[in-house]
Amino acid sequence: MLTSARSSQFESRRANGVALGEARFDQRLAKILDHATEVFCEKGYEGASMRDIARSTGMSLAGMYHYFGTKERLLYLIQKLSFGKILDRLAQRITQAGGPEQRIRAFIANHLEYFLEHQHAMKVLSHEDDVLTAGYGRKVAELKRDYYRICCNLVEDYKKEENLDFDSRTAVLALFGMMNWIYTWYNPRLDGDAGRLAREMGNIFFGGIANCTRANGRRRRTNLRPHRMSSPARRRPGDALSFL
Amino acid sequence: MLTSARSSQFESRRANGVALGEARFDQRLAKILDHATEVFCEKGYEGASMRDIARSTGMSLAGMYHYFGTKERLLYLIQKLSFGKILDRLAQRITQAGGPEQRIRAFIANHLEYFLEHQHAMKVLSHEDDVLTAGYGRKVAELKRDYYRICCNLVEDYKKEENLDFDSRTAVLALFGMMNWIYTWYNPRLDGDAGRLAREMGNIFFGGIANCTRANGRRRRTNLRPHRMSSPARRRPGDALSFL
DNA sequence: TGTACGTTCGAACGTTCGTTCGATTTTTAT
DNA sequence: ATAAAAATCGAACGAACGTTCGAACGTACA
Repeated sequence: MLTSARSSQFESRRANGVALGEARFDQRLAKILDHATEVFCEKGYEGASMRDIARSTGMSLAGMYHYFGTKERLLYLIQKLSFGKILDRLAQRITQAGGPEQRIRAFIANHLEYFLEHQHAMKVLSHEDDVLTAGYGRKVAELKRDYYRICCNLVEDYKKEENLDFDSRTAVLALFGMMNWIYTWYNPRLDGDAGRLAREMGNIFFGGIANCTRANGRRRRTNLRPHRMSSPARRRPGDALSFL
Repeated sequence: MLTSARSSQFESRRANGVALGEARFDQRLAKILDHATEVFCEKGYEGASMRDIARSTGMSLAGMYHYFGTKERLLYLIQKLSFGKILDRLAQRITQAGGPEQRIRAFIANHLEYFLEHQHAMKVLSHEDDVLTAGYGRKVAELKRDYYRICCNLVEDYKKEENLDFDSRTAVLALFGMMNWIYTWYNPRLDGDAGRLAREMGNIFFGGIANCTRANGRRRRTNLRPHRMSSPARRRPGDALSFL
């Protein structure tokens, strides 16, 4: 069972093998991964058959299996590779950003850029979140937790610097929701590019957490409640210190 | 083909039939829908087999088919019923809310309450969004578009009243992202109840769009570098009480 | 040229899938 | 009580599933 499928670049490196054969193997595997990503994206993991993928790649069914072994491992390789690339790009990008706010904005921009550049892969990553079992599932879950932690730490830094007080968990998860849900609605004609969306979502995020000072708790925004006749100060139930 | 599966309450009403038989039919169908919802939630639509659902209901495979006809129609009935209930509850709730902001907050609260009360159904609704084909898919898509439009209109009202200027589409879709992504992370122990999440997400949403005045465009938030430690930290219970 | 190995594929394996059929049992109406 | 209708189920259908096998092919190095 599974006589081949070495998948050198992703799992283990052959003892002292000639790099030429390896490169070719990796290249072909990458091509299969691309086609499989598209098929998984369109039909879902369970809904896609290995024959669909074989047809898409132009290879034979059995020929493909030489490269990855099982369907589940195929999905694992796609998810691991995609997430790896995101994390790599993030590492580059985040170091060259200025303060805490800029680092969070860099995180958002990186996420959305990669998301829109690799929509198929990211839909597979988001949508087929819980199909991997046992070892594979655990490895991908670790990557995701790391990614979440990075964002949480950035937010914690920002909180300290700005002296804000809010629940990081809810804020970060809300941010991830905004960003990841995009695959259900993005339309380049209506929604612009990743930069614009990153700016908008960043604005919502920073605006949303801006009014929670450490000492005061959340406050009503102070600005321009238009001229409307002075109704009695509307306090929001449960919210401290809401005025005008 | 499909000799039975009348599904009276959902599709059409029998000519003058005695309501007794109908009630029983609907009741049994509802029970099947419940079990199917749970199985679809756990294994996904394509990953779940009709035999899984039969086992869950305790009925025989063929006996079940009497009630819904096909697997696809089973999913359709689940989605239509769930969405119908959300819309009904929303209609009640939204009328008894005060101004535009309160109506949007009511929308958010209604969504999250229903979401957390019926997590399985809502995951199926969110996750199996594009598996229905042709007629079924169109009908559910219409419901979703209506729902989206309602929210958009509420936001437009709010924009006018507050004299704000921002892109409703992006804001509303970001809001839906925050709310719908919840099924991937919600943990009642860490995240509190629907009311708290609705308050938090509402705050993020309103804070996020608050600084866009019609005349000025977005501007950097002007406010309040906090007067720190003017008073001992006053934290509302349930608000900002979990870390990372 | 020989040989060892990586690669490819047609064909098939056993299993599970959604669905249907015919018969039987249960409920309803007369 | 009896006929009609609804509900239920065991068994099976053909199709599609993921995977494997063994033979053929290509290529690299002795």
